[in-house]
Amino acid sequence: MSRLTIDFYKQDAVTVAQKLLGKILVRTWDDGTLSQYRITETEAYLGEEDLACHASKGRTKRTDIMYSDGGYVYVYLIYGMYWMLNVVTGTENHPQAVLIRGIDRIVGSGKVGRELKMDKSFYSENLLDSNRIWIEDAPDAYSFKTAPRVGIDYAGEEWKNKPWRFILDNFQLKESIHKKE
DNA sequence: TGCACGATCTCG
DNA sequence: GAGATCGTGCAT
Repeated sequence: MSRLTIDFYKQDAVTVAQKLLGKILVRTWDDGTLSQYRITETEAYLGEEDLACHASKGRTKRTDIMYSDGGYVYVYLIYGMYWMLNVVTGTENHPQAVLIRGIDRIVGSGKVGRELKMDKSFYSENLLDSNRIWIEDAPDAYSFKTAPRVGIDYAGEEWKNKPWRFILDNFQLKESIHKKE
């Protein structure tokens, strides 16, 4: 297998979010071992006009990496304890990113960051040449579901209803597994 | 300089 | 249903 190239990441976030389903996320560890995970769920955040995208606040120290060409890692700390893993997409000055919400049995963006031991040091990591995290090619997903993005009620009607959450088929949602009430 | 809140999860 | 826990953006 081979790494995804710059051309892949330069596509828009919605396209990349769909095409990342089924791709192989690789993480190496300090002891020399390596883990591979199939990407099962993603969400697209597209540009300054997308009120759910952090870049809607403009270019800041936090969102800076999203303004570069695709192929970089964008991580940020949420609720003071979870590092969220994102892949920067698109071209320079067009801030976009894809949030990795699920990998294999790990369902949930917070749990993905914990599993992969993400932290601040991964901010702006280059997926094209990093030796500790990258993504390898695999056939496009046979089929997937779409849904509204999670946890962005503040984004207003237009944006909060965009079907920009993508879920690989044959992977049950956590919500349906642990259904309560 | 301070404050409210968040692309979440876990436990009860 | 609430707490954990802290960086960020924006008000003061």
